[in-house]
Amino acid sequence: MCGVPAYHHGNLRTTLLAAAERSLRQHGADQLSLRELAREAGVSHAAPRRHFPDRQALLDALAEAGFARLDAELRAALDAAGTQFGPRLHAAAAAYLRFATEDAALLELMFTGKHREGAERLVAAAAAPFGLLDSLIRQGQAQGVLEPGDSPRAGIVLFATLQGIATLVNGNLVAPELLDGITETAVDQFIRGSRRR
Amino acid sequence: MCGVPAYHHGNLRTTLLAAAERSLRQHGADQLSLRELAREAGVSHAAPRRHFPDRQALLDALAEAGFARLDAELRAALDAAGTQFGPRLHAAAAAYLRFATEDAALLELMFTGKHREGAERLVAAAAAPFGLLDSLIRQGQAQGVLEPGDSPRAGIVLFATLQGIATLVNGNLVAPELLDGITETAVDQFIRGSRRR
DNA sequence: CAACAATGATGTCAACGACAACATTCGGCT
DNA sequence: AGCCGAATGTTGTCGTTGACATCATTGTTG
Repeated sequence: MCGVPAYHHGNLRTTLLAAAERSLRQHGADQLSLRELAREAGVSHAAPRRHFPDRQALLDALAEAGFARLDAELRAALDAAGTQFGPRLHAAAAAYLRFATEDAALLELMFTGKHREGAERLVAAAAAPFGLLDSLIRQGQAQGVLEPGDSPRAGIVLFATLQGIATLVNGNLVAPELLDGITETAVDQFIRGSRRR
Repeated sequence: MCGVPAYHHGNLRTTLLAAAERSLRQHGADQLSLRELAREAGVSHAAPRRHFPDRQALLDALAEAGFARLDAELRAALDAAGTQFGPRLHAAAAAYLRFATEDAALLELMFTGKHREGAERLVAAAAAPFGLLDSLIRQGQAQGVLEPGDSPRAGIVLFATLQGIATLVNGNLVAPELLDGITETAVDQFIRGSRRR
């Protein structure tokens, strides 16, 4: 544990990802520079290459980690929201929008679809949060709050709404103070529009 | 009209914008290179600088032109949709999503909010299409189809939904074949959820 | 302990955005 | 008509970046 030279960094990949996540949040994806990250980590400009063959690979890894974190945050929100469908849906929506507005650039990376890597890992990572939403909708149908039937389409519309709200707030087209109110309106409208008749 | 040297290009700014719009559509904003555009236009690498002080200025100009085009397309769709609120709303939504999915990168430029230029010109350009949506909603209220009252909030939610659908389709998270159906579902759900009770 | 894989360092290259200095053309004014 | 300044285009340069090739060090495994 001498803090001096250490040719091998130990866990450079993790360090780079953490620094990249921070830089992403502060300055956006465009400004993210592999060389800058290397400087911050105290390694040479080519060292990151061992862990991320090119810039896109780093961005893909960030997106993948983002999906994992999103999934965790959604699960935590749902766990804390009890068992009734309504409160659970509101909690999930609020948690999603908190994530989406606090990590706007990361969200863009996750959904802009400029990915590569055969989409394999990323699709798998994205499946987790999507499954969460889907099972939530099924629960609403099972509890008789939602019209049974076209679950996928309605669920997609709801998710699109949340995603769009995030885009609007992140783009300063909607004042952040309005975020919570609009989110509630959106969820209520969704429930009303899909309510069992 | 000799087609040879011509030190002055004549309307380089327009030429650059057109080339940029095409390149944007084909390769995305990240790949857009001022020098490449200059080569295509047959001018030196520094010539674009006279018209766009830096890269961001070009992107802002593209976004501004995008808002103008979006406004025109929405107006055209509305003009062709008759006078009833329902069909008009469906037509506007379809037109918006056609624009948003055919010019995904442009849409991102328009709404991502990385702008500069004091937002002055851009906000003005964006006001046109937004005003269109707002007056459409008012018409729905006037015709008794929508609950009067919180027009802004409901309108924002609807717009967010359309925006989100575009993001999902553009990110390959939703198959393009589903676009029309989902759009209809979204509009119908909005009308149902905001219907006068 | 000897290969070998994993990981990091150094050097190089082409492309790009930004900038400065200079050249040419256009337009208005006398 | 002719001059002069503004508008527009060119050439040259600089620093940064991503990508790549080559070499150095360390950790591991048979």
